[in-house]
Amino acid sequence: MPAGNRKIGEPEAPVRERLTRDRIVEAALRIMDDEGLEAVSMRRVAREVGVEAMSLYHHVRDKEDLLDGICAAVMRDFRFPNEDRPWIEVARDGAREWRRVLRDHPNVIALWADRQRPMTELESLMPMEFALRVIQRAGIDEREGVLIFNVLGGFIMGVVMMEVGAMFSAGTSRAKVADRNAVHSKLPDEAFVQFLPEDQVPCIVAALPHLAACDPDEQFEFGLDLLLAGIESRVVAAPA
Amino acid sequence: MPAGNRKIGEPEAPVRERLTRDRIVEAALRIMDDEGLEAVSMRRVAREVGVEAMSLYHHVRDKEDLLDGICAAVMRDFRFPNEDRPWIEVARDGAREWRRVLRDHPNVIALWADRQRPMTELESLMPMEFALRVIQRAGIDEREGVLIFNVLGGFIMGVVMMEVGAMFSAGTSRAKVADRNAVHSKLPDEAFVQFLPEDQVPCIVAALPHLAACDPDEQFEFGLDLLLAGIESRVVAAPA
DNA sequence: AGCATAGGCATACACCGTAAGCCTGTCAAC
DNA sequence: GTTGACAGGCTTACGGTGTATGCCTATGCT
Repeated sequence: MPAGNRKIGEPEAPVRERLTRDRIVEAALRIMDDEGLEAVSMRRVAREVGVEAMSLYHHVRDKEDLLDGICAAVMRDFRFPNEDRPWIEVARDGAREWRRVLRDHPNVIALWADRQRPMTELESLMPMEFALRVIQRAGIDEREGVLIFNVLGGFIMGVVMMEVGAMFSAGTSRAKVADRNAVHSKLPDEAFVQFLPEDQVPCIVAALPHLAACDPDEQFEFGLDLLLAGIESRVVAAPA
Repeated sequence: MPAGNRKIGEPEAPVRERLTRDRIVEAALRIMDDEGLEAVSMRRVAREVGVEAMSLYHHVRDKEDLLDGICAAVMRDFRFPNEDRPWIEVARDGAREWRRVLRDHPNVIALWADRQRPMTELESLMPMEFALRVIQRAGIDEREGVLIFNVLGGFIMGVVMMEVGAMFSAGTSRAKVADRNAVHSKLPDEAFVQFLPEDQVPCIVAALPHLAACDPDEQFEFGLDLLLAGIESRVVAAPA
C-alpha cells in the first residue's frame, strides 16, 4: 500500500515537503547536468523529488514545459557584469560569463538545438537585453547592433559547443566511446588518433598535437579578441 | 503469415531490392530532414525502407551507429571549393559551403550537440582537412591554425544554429508554438512580440524590427568578414 | 543434393510520455 | 462539528521507443 495511507493518529507524519515547480525544475536541471539530457525523463525527475511521475503534471503542463523551465533556470544563472566601465570590457566579461553558463550546463546547448523555439519568459530575456544595451552604449546603431549581437552570440555558442562536444578534437570523450569496439564498418576508435593515414589527411595529422594541447580558454579569448577588435574598429570608423 | 512465405513457383517474386547500410542511412537522413530528429526511430526508418525494425540490425550495430551514419552522410555532402585562388577567397567559400550543408540538414546540429562524440570515419574528416589546408596555405603556423579553425568552425555552427533555431528572434517558428496556449506560467505566445514590456527590456523592444528584418545571409557575411579581416591582419603582421 | 549462412521476421522486455480516474489531507462555509 | 470543494498526491493503462533472442527462408557454395 502506498505511503500516506497510514492509520489516523499514527505518530510520525510523512513530512515530505510540498512539491513545487521550482523544486521539480531544479531537480531536472541537476539530472541534466549530472547524467545527460536523455536521462531527463518524467519518471526519473519524479524519483529525484521523491514522487510518482504523474504528480509532476500538477506543476508542469508537459515535458516541454519542464524543459522550458530548465532553459529559464539556466538563463537565470547568468550573472550580470558591472556596466560602469568601457563598453568593450563589459562586452568581454559578458561573453565570458555566457561561456561560463554554457559550460556549467553543457547539455542546454543540445536542448536549444533540437527544440528550436524562442525563449518566452521575460526573465530569460534579460541577458539578451543586457547584451543589446552594451552594444548600443558603444554607439552602434540598432541595425548593426542586431548583427553584432547575433555574431557574438553565435560565436560563443558555437565555440562552446565544439569545446564540450569535442566533435573534431579526436582525443577527448574517450569514456563515451570506449565500449563501442568495431563490429561493423568502423575504426577501432581506441587508437583512432594514431592510425590516421598521414598521406590522406596530412594537415590533420600535423595539427594533432596542437588540437590536443589547445587550451579552451586561450581558444575562446583568441576568437573573442578577433571579433571585438573588428567591432571596435567599426565604432571608431563611424562614431555615433 | 509474413511476406516471402509464398508458395514455391508462385509467379511474381517480392522483388524487394536488397537492404544495405547505405539505403538505411539515406532513408534515416531523409526522415531527419523532413520530419525532425525525434522522428528518426528504428521502426520509422524500417518502414521507410519497407522492412521490419529488427532487420536494420543486420546492417547497423545499433541506433548510435545509424546516427553516426547520418553524420557521415552529411559530411559527404560538403562540396570542396576550388582552391586555385587566394586563400581568403577559398576560406570564404568554404565557410559558405559549410553553412549551406548545415542549413540543408539543420537537425544535424542537434545531433552533434547531444551526442558529443568526435567523428571517426575518415571521409567525414575531409572537410576538416580542407579547412586546415587552406589556413596553412595562408602562411599561418600550425598552432594558430588550430585556433583559427576552431574559431571559424564555432562561428559558423553557432550562427547557423541561431539562424535555424530562432532562439531569440521572437518572430519566427510560429508553427511549432501555435498550439501551446497559456495553461501554466506562460505568456500567450501568439502576441508575444507586442506585449514585451518596454520599460523592462527597452533595448529588445527597440531592436525588434531589426531582429525581424535581419537577413540571415547578410548576417553571416557580416560576421565572416569580421573574422576573416581579423585573421588576415594577423597574417600580414607576421608573414611566414 | 546438401548444407552454411545472410538476412529477413515475430516475440518479448523494459522504459518512455501522458490520459483518465481514484484517494486523501486541508480548509472554508455553514 | 459537518460538509463539500479542491489541491495534490497515486494507480492503471495505452501506444510509443530501442533491442535481445530466436525462428524461418532464400541464396550460394561444394
